[in-house]
Amino acid sequence: MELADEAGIESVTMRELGRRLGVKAASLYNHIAGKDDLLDGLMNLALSGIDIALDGLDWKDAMRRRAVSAREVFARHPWAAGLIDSRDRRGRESLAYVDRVLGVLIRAGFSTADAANAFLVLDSYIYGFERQRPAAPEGNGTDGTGEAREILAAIPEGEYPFAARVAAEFSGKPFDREAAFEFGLGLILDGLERSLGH
Amino acid sequence: MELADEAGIESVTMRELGRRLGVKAASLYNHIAGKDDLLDGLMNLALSGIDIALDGLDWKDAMRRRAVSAREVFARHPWAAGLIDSRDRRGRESLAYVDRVLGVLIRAGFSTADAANAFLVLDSYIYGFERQRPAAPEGNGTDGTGEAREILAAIPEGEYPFAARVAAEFSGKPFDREAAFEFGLGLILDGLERSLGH
DNA sequence: ACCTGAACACCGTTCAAGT
DNA sequence: ACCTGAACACCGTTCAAGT
Repeated sequence: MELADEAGIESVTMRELGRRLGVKAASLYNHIAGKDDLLDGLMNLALSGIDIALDGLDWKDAMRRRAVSAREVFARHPWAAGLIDSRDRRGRESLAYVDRVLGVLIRAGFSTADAANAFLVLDSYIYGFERQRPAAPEGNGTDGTGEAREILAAIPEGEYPFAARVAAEFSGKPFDREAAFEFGLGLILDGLERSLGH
Repeated sequence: MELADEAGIESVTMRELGRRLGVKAASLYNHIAGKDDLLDGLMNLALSGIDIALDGLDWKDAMRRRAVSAREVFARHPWAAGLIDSRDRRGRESLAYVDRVLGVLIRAGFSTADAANAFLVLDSYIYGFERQRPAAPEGNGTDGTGEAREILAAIPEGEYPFAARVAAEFSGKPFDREAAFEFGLGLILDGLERSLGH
């Protein structure tokens, strides 16, 4: 996890990990089954950081807390979203996660099928939002103005007027990703609430 | 693109592509700058398959058509969603795409900033939904009942009751992914419409 | 019980040498 | 103008041999 956080998930190789641990890559096979096992462990570690102690909360608050908690995990571990939704979700950690979320929704009055739907829609958005990040070359934690300026500079004079307008706007004023996330999350939660009453 | 569709994006290597073309990997460098260039081309090819001839349509219909068109591309090219949102979006094809979408939203009355927000929220969902696919080992195009049965079988007796309930439900009855997609898309579009009137 | 060296079958990329 | 062979610095994984 340290290696992934510091050097990026693409640097998590058996050989590099061995180097960090002062050991040859082949030695790792005494402790894990292979690279897949390693990535599964990494996924579970990230997943366990998402708050699913949601009891006693209104279902909307519970889903909101889960989403915010996921975003905190993504902030610490930028590789987490990609890993979580590219891998099998049949481990115990994944099942526990799925069970808690479905439990909240079903107890709130969603039918089994509707709860599955709501879960899929919510997670599509939560994980999808993270990956919509425009692979910032300056690293994360920026306010996006530098990137907006780059894009603006890359647009040929007079072409793509709407893209240029948006790039110009956010060259001057920072883009608030968290506000955008919560705006979209609110739309979905409100819609789900309306669908709950049929 | 043929190679990616038939053998998966992970099989798209310079060496394998050379093999298919009856040529050594090194020869490819006479035609493209490198693997990055190859993947950019692949992304643009996929992107150009998404319908953005949206003129004359109501903004909601336009966004719906775009979403449906994207899903058709994903059905043909399962690697497309992952490639598109993992790569730089500064090429001409990407800019054209972004410009058309923003144009529809801005002309519909969204402010520059609100249009950027709406775009991000929509694409997070559209691309995110695709990647939420539970890497089906049986290949795609299944109705999910086989997978639901596998998950059900993997759940220890008496544990994860809600997950078990959902898995049981969809062991018998197919899960309609497209319906779920459109349900979520509708929630977001309705929410955006409401936000348009403030 | 754990580590190592060596090997195998892979990667992307460069570059001098060929036609 | 294009292709090739050979090389370099990488991958994941296996396995006999060491301690």
